[in-house]
Amino acid sequence: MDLFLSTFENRIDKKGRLSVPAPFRAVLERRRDPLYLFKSLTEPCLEGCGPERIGQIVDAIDSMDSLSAEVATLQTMLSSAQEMKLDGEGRMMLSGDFIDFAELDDMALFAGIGRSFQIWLPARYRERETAARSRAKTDGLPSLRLGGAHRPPGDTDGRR
Amino acid sequence: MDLFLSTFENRIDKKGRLSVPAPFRAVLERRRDPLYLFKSLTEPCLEGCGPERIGQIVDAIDSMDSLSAEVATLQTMLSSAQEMKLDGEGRMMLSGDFIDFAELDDMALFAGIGRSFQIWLPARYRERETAARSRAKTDGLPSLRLGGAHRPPGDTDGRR
DNA sequence: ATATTTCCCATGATATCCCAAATAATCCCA
DNA sequence: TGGGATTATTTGGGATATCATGGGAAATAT
Repeated sequence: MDLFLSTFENRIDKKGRLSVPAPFRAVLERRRDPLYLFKSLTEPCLEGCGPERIGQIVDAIDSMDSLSAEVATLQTMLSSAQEMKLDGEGRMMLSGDFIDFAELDDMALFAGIGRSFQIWLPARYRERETAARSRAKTDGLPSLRLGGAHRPPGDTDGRR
Repeated sequence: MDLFLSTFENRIDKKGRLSVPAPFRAVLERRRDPLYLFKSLTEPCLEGCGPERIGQIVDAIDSMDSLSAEVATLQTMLSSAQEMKLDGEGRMMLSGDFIDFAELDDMALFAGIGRSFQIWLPARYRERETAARSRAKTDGLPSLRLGGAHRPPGDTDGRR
């Protein structure tokens, strides 16, 4: 199972090009998948994924009441989605729309989250990360029901 | 069942390389597992584990409400996670981010905790250890319930 | 024609590979 | 049981490859 993990910070050059981190490219290339980007529904960032994820969204829409508000929401994801073509060095060109939406300037932070990744303004991502970490400290870790005897890593026991 | 046990202290050379203790490597190799490291959510240390734990987090995210704070927390874990590639001698390269987070300088202490292990600044780890031990003396032991038929040898008393 | 995008090659930084030295653990025989 | 020899492990450094980035030229579109 190859996943998008870790974070990378790359420069957006003055031509508007941005290198996709080599490890992310490797995941896509191994599957011979093109890369899709779309605007996040919930946060000021871009989402990146392969075609199977897009397919899941399409399928979800098909199985829902086509008049519902949720469908309309999911459809905006699809309508903002773009298949990105990479140059020989693995760079993509971000549209002005994408740059504006994520409020990017000259640096972009890629954050891998498993089956997909996000692209953030670095400063904004770090804010969010510190927030999540302090929340984890006070509220404790999410209780993942990890199968069997397994426990979430880092769960050194909340009782004290 | 082979586990990560015991502690080891290794040097971080000036290139940022760090040998994974041979016994830990043996555990992973026996399972043909790659090694993943990520920043602990609750403590200033790094966590090391195999892919099954990463997979559990990914699956948990997919099954949760993507707007919840818990998902954000789990995403933070994945975004800090890295698959570590080891060189021929069993060393990994620690990113600057990892080194900063755990406040490591030239030595790293590996502490095996069963299914995973942690990497600490040695001085800080020892602090924690003595603190934990003295807490055990004053507050008493946490209730250990060892699963199934197993019982700790000599555990015949009625401490509760 | 002018702006934008795509292709191609160059460069510096950094990670990876490969071999060798130093250190620590283990073995084996007296 | 001791202690030297042998092997495993960690550490170091140079050579090589990979990657992000920059810029010019060719191609495409406006």
